Amino acid sequence: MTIKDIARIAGVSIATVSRVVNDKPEGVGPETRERIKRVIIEYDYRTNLLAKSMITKRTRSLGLILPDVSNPFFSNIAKSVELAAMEEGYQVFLCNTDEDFKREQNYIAALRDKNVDGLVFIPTTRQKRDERALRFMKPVVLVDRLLPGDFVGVYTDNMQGCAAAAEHLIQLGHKRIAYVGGPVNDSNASDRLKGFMNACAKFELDIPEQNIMAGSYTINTGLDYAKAILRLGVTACVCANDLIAIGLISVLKREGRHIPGDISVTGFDDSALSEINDPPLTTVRQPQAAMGRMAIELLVRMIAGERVKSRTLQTSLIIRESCKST
Amino acid sequence: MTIKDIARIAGVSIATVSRVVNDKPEGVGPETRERIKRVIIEYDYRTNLLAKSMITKRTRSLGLILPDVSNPFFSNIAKSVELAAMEEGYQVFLCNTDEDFKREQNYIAALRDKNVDGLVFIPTTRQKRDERALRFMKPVVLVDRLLPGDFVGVYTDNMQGCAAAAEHLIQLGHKRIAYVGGPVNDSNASDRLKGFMNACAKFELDIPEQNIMAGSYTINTGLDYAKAILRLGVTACVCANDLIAIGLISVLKREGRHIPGDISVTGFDDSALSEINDPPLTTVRQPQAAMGRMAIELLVRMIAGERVKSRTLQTSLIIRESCKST
DNA sequence: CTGAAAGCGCTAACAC
DNA sequence: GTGTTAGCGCTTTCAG
Repeated sequence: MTIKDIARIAGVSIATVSRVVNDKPEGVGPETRERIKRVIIEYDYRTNLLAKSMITKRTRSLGLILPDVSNPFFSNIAKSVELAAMEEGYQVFLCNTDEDFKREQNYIAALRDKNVDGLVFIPTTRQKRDERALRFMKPVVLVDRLLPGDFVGVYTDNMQGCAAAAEHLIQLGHKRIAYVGGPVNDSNASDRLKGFMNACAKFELDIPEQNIMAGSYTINTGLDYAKAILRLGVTACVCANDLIAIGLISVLKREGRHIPGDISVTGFDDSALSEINDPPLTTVRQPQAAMGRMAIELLVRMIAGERVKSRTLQTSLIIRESCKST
Repeated sequence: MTIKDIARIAGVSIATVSRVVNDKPEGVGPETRERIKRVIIEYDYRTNLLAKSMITKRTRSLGLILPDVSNPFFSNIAKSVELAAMEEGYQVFLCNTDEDFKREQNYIAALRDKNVDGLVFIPTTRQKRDERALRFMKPVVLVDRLLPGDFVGVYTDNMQGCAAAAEHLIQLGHKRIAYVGGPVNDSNASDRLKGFMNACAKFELDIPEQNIMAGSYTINTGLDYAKAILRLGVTACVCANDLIAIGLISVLKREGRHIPGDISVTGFDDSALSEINDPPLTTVRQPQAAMGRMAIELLVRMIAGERVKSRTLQTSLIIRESCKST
């Protein structure tokens, strides 16, 4: 069933069929319109989007590039991106980079070839990047992670978030606090560390250098640094995300420590895990659903030709049961 | 840059350019081929996939419909589906149904309109279904959940898996065992229940009816039934998935019970959560990555016109620390 | 070995 | 209000 068939059956020209298919208000008499509509329904005609896109230069497809959908933080974003996109009439291509720059570049090229109308992009963290591949890309909205250059993005206030966690601990009376952070070359990691240090400085707390650790945003990082935390003899630890906190806590418990009795721990993200954890994790909430929705909102407006500015969403401290006063 | 431009610049016809772009071995002299290749690279020509697809009737796009990417079980599948698809040269459209039949039907239509070459489909669980929407769909591979009719799918042996969990508990000496299951109209849920009952029957264990509970595959179900489990006074509980087990355990612990000291609990899935849990969860592992990979393997073969048969993958009992002998 | 030309299904001027 | 027509960029016969 093509537009031609419908035209023939309805006894009109393809132009007229096109007009009613695309709901153009003028150019078709109400009677003809009804007749064509009936034929379309009867023969279950669906317009060929490939042909249409070829002319309109728009596909109503978007790309979503992220490190790993099986990471709960990103999967929450993915879910809301997809939902918001659907509500705007877009379908989204999912691309997992696995933090591999090469794969990321391949995806950018592949999405360009697919003629996507825009891209929601959570780049891999990497020292030396090269944004040339994005040059020919349609509108791009970054999420969560910065990129050098003037990109539009949706970020959260990492510094303030981590500062809030640290202040919470300090106000609970903690003086010896450790920090387990993310990758050294990740802007979010350094913002969070900065937030932590700022809060400590504000309360004139001196944090020895060896209390600051850098790893990756994984459970393993938490596992790995647990022994070091124990050796340090701190009473509290700020973690750069929930995964790290959860890994850390699990080893601490196994070593006979009580959380928060012996050591208080904070996370970051407020992923599904933090509520389930034992004890439920006090953490800094990033509004993941809002981030995804906002990314699509900005992207859709960019596609429409509007100029938009980046957004920084606020974090909020979620107090559960992993911290207590000294 | 179109094929026309390249042809003009290289001083050949578009047919010849097409031949080298598509690596057709014959029909172009080695010299001409080289010259054209150079022009293609110099001008960074990329063929327009829309135009190409229009003729070839293939888009190298696939659909992936699932209930919820933010559920770790599905996100693991999504990740491996996407990876395997990429390796085969396909991009995949992500669609979350949220267990909503209406949305699912809309997605099927949308994907058809997008001319996807195939679909990986995890249907919503629902009493009355209507598979008409799939009639015009290209090859479909079901994953995890059955559908009436002769569909190709990748499943796991739910019955055997749950039986293994029950047997494990029985061999540990448990006699009073409860079961918290999934939705009543879900075939996996009923298979798991069947496996549980079979194992009990095999060891001539009589399970009173009130020990069998049905809910959904969520943490809340675990939370909700915890009190009932306590009232029952059982020494062990088999849960239809990890989420249920985790919810259950969290309430049990809060009520002062020791796991596995007072009550042993098993899960199902072996999602990332089960390892993190306190105590680490003894669970039935579903090979999620293998399921995704297999789905794409079957789908790609179907697209190539091959006839393929459904697969049932084996589960395996992962013994951790949530069960102990009476 | 290479080119001309038809046509995929549709939109968008432009006629009438 | 409706039809004709020229493409969109490409693959694919079919000639030469």
